[in-house]
Amino acid sequence: MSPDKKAESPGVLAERTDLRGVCGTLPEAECAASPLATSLDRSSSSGDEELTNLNWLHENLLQNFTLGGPEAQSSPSPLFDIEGNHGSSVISSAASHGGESVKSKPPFSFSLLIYMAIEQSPSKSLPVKDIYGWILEHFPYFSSAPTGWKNSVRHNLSLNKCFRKVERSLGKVKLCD
DNA sequence: CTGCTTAAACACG
DNA sequence: CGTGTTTAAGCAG
Repeated sequence: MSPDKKAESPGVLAERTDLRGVCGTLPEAECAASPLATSLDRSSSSGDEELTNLNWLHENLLQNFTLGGPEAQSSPSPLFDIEGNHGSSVISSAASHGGESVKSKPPFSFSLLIYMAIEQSPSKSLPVKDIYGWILEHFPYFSSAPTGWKNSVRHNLSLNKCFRKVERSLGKVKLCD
């Protein structure tokens, strides 16, 4: 019946363009999809490790909140100082900025939230449970989520192939390399 | 159109 | 029950 199944989407469904460079097909095998290879210094001598998949997205966004000012930092790994709270720095600043209480939804999207949590992790890998914790620990907004944010988080984890899941049994989420 | 959010169904351990 | 995956639909840019 209807072997002519072109696309489920009516009109123009041009296949999933996917993200602009998100490989994530196989854990191994580098995605050398870039024919130009550009001039990315893969040396990593300086420490700049992040530079892949959503990085562009996160890096840019994070940058906005990492150093709210044009002031540049020399630290290769600026990172915020979460942990402990009091120094939540940017995160709380951005989240609790303005004047509204610390109850508003964070300006970050779930994808970003997850990314930060993992990135902020000690070893760059957290179990999904910890991810919830990180978010919960930083955003009281979720402390009593209406129920659904959890699902949304999981959803993002699965959607984004950048969150490589490692470790069987207890899913430990790690970022793509 | 693209991306984010929510809600929910559904296989799995 | 929690995790993971997948649909689906609505909404903002």
